[in-house]
Amino acid sequence: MSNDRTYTDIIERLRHAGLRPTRQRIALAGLMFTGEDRHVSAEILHGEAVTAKIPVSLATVYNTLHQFTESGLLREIVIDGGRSYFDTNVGDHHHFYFENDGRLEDIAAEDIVVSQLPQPPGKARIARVDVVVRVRED
Amino acid sequence: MSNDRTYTDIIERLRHAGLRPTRQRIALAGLMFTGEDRHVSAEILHGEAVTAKIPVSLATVYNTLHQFTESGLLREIVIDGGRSYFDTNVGDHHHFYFENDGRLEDIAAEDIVVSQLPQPPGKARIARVDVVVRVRED
DNA sequence: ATTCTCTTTAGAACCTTTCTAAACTGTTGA
DNA sequence: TCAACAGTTTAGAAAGGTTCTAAAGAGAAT
Repeated sequence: MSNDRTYTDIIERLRHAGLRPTRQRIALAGLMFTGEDRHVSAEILHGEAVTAKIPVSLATVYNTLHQFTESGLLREIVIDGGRSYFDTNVGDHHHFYFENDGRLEDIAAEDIVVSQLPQPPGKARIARVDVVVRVRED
Repeated sequence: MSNDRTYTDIIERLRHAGLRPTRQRIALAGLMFTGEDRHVSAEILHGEAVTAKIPVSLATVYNTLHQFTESGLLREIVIDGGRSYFDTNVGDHHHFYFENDGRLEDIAAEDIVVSQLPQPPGKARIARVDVVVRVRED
């Protein structure tokens, strides 16, 4: 069945990232990598795990999110307030930020053209260019 | 003397923003609006006030930073971690973010050209476009 | 001066994130 | 298959930044 497929895929993906496929990592990956790109916070993911009857501690959720980020499986986004979001889309893209409700939405890389960039000061190298389009729905 | 000038200017500026020119607001404005554009955190500003022998509570520093932001005297920036920065440059511009030390540096609006933007979803209106150029100095 | 409203303040509370040390579990090799 | 080791998870405490509270203080207007 198709569940075997995803399950095996996830394990393979974790192994490939140099992470032991533990019960918790597999479950959390299963919740996040659903096909649709998502923006999850630690609290949201932990809540989903609890709802799905997967007992995982909040500390493990944080550990996992950071390890996934270091391995390139996730990308951390901090836009506002004291909350971090983790984006399952690690490709080149940007974001709409809805100031009303704090929601994020992806913008495909090709939908924004940054046609000129300044020289980084000193011997600094550009690691990434993040564009956040802040919108309001008043 | 020139101090009278700046002092009067600051009071005028606060009045114009609809804020009572209290001892604390005047002092904090004096520390921030020095001519050079700055990126200050609440903690840094509080530290500078203490050093300058201006007794201000941390709560007042937070209140003031937020009131100034609402009045358009400052602009809040959240890039990383749990710390907010407040930019005395409220004009149209962008930022370099030095991942090594967390420092911010302004990029003039005309040094970055965003020549194409997507349509905001629904009836949302674009409030601002923030570009953060993340650089590393390894 | 008096009064009124806005402002400041210390300290507690809050919230997200990190730390700690002990228990647990994949993995490897015999 | 099983022992042994290193990596992982966990509860709870701690940390770090920000906000709240309620009481005292200070501009502004009369």
